[in-house]
Amino acid sequence: MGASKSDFFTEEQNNMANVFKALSHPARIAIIQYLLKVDSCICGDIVNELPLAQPTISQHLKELKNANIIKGTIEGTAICYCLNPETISMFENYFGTISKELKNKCC
Amino acid sequence: MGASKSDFFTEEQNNMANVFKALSHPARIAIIQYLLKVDSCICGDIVNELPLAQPTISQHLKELKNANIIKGTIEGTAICYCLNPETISMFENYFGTISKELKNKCC
DNA sequence: TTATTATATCGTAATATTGCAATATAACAA
DNA sequence: TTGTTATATTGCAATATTACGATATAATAA
Repeated sequence: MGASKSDFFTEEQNNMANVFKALSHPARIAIIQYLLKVDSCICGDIVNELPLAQPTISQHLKELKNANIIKGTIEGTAICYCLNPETISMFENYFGTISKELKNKCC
Repeated sequence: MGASKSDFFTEEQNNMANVFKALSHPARIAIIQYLLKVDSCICGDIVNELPLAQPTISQHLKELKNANIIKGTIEGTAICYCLNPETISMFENYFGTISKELKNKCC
């Protein structure tokens, strides 16, 4: 058989895996870096910035949005995307908590 | 065509995407949680803990090890695995840095 | 030596992801 | 209305991941 036995794992484990999956592609990391670089929010400038076609960028943005890593605000014809500070904080907390629990527990 | 145009992205972008890819499966999240739960280090107990066959667990451990998320120490016949605090700290820093840069930049 | 225990690798089927051309949708302008 | 601009969706080919049986490897014990 193959791929994914997510029924056997907890909802939390599946959720965390899905959020990390949204970060597991260089194009999506590049989109995050670009959203950080430009002070204000962006829409289809990303298409001009990255070496990928418009439908591909749109798909990557959708995955980042589904994972709550970015937010999209409608501005006339365009959609203004930006990073979601809450999700970034969630990640920081996740690893901060693990870090604290980890003291003196490594072999 | 399909899948992955990693040549067009920076080494850093590809590296970060690869490390997150190692976290993008519920079994690997479960392994991390288990390594956190048991105070001392573990080896093939993970096979008894998770609903996956031994070769599958071995493969997941390999991916976590390649991403430097866990370390393996040979102990006789067994191999003792544990989380790598340095990589966990790296993650904490990564999101901490983004968090700081993010102030007042969201739409 | 052979047997046992623990883990890794190979091969392959099932499934998921990626990228894009073509097309659709939505908001606005003329 | 038609045209333009911006973004999303569909369909599909190329590729990557996942899971596991079978098998290999490595360390130790008898």
